[in-house]
Amino acid sequence: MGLRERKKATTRRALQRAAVRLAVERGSEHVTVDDIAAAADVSKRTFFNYFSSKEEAIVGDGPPRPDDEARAVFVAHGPTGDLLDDLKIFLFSPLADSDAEDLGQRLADVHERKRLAQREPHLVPRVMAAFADMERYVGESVAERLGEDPDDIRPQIVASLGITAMRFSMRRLQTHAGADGSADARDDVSELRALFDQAFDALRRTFRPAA
Amino acid sequence: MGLRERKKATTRRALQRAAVRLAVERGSEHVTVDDIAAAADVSKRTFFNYFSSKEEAIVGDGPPRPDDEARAVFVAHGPTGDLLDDLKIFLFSPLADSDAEDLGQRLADVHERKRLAQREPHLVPRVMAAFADMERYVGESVAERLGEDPDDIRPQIVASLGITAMRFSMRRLQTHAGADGSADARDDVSELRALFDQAFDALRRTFRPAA
DNA sequence: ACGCATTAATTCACTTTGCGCATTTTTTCA
DNA sequence: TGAAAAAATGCGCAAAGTGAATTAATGCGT
Repeated sequence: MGLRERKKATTRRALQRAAVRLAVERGSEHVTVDDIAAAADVSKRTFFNYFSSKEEAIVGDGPPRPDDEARAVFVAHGPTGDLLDDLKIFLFSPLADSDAEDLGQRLADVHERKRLAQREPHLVPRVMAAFADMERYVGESVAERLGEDPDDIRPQIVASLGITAMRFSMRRLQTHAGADGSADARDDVSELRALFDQAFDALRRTFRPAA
Repeated sequence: MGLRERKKATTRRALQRAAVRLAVERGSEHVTVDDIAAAADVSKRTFFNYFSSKEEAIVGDGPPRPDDEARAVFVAHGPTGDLLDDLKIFLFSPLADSDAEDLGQRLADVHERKRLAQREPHLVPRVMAAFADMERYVGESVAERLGEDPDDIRPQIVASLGITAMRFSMRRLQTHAGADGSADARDDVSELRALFDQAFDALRRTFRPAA
């Protein structure tokens, strides 16, 4: 990754973290874009080059998407051939791939945002919207795998079950990370993994694969 | 209902319809709150007494919620005792109850908004957020019925299946109503009913009720 | 029918958002 | 090293959204 892209990513993260930090400190109503930009040492205008709204910076990107490769594997009935198993692997792949440090950061962020959303319920719809978008993406992938139309009901059912498992896991996750993060990131990811397994076990018990 | 409340409802509807109409005509980016307020013959400030943002007026209220009575019946394992059957009745109750004229209006609105959302995809997350809120409500109701915690996975699974059925039905619904609405409102509601039945049939085939 | 209390609507002034545009700075690559 | 490409900035402005004071409309008791 070139210097350019790294700097962009840095700026973006700086803005995002400043946004979240200030929102946690003062409540998001009492944070202006100017404040955020100042805290990240960029101009207000630059802020809007990265985010189209204040809330977007505070709420963040939503669940990480599987990349094209993972999607291709899933669509091709891989890696195991079982729908639920493959779905689980598909959904978890962005976490399985990324390195521990990065992951620690992200889980810490998730945790901070969770507290924020609890304190400011008007943020919740935004978060949900991000999951909904993910659900659409998963639904399309499932449809392709099954050779059905994305508007058919079965892909939608499967996708919504998968997303439900995901939401469940993330909601249950109690991050014990300090602000620094990476220390027990591995613990967190394995805890998340366990919750994920548990959720999919429940799915398997209530789901009857074929008609 | 007193004159006061009726007038409030009228104003609210006027604002909402003006918002949707103008957004359809010009695209929502090219509609200002001043325009909407002017079209509804109220001041801008009054608009913000009814809606906290422009998008809220355009997107609308989301799926109608079952009332407390329907919820009580559902929680008490009524009316049939079968989870899926009762869920279907529970979710459909707001439509089954309301009178034909009102219903016609609302379905016409749904249709107009659907076209709007197709043309302006950035509105979709908002709509989805409304469904997500509904899903939470349903999840709590299911949890109460089953005597489980709302944070447990089973209620969430059931709720997400129900909402998926709902979304599926509404997405598929092809409203053939003219702008006036109420003419074939009954057709529409029965078509929606049929789609709903179809979706729940699919749920029943993929859902295994108990562990 | 009258006046009084409530609640809704309006006006005004103000802060903040969000973005188009021209300019400057930084990064890339030949 | 020196353009070319891309990012950051400063400026200006239309629109969003809000608090506070004022005016109008409605409900209610007598």
